[in-house]
Amino acid sequence: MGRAPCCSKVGLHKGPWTAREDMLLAKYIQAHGEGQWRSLPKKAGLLRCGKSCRLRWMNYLRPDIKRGNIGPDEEDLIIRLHTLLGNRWSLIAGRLPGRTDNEIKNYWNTQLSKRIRNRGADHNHQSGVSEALDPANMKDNNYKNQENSNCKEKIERSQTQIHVPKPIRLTSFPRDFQVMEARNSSDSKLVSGPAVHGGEVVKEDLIGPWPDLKDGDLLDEEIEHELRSHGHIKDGMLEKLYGEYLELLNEEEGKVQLDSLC
DNA sequence: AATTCCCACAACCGCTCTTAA
DNA sequence: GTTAAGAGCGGTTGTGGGAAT
Repeated sequence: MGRAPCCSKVGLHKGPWTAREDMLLAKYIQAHGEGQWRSLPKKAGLLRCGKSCRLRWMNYLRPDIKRGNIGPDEEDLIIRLHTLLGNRWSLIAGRLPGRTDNEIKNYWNTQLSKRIRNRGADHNHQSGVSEALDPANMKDNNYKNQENSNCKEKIERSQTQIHVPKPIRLTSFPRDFQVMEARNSSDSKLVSGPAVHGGEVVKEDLIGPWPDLKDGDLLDEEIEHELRSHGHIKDGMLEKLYGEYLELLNEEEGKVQLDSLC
């Protein structure tokens, strides 16, 4: 049967957004709120696809977006979460308020992946985070001008704050592993955070891991088994990574000392 | 000064998932 | 149960700007 295109492509603008288009979109959303993306362009007087409008708003115009360089603390968290979650950019972005999945994805593809690749393909991933923070590996832009990037100093400065994830659609975490049934059970806890909108920081920035969960509930046994059976998780790897993550989350005042990881 | 190359990032595309009729 | 619209995600591409030659 085939799906109808999300919108008629005829006569629609493509490519970079103009200031006027930005203004029209922002004005409309301020007045009417987000959503109804398909009909939004017409109502807002834009010659754009609804998807394009949504993307522009989500990745660029939204007022809560934090722009600027990704700091060492954020970078550290990205690396850790990527090790744990893979390319689930929206999940990773959910833990970094003000950052978008697109931004994190770009940052990963342009900087972090290169740095990690340079470490050597056969390196054991279990020590990936600390290695990625190794000054010897910090040769590109963010670190070019940093004097003596001692790992401990860097981490002490960073004092990583962990934030509750933005509410997200339940996506198929196990999709790659054909464990779809997991999603149909009561495991909304698997990837979704509590119903907090817009990545707002709750409780003075100090949030436990997926409230209402017990430690270790992040992956349920079935999924974890699948991951292990496909060789995506080696013995002790997940425990170690998740332990590190819990350690981050459990530090008082949302700040952590990571020097033990160096 | 002109040209080429490289990189970062914005935007697009195709797909999946959810939801409502 | 089926279908289609709406929404979201992740991979990929296009483009502009700066660096190098």
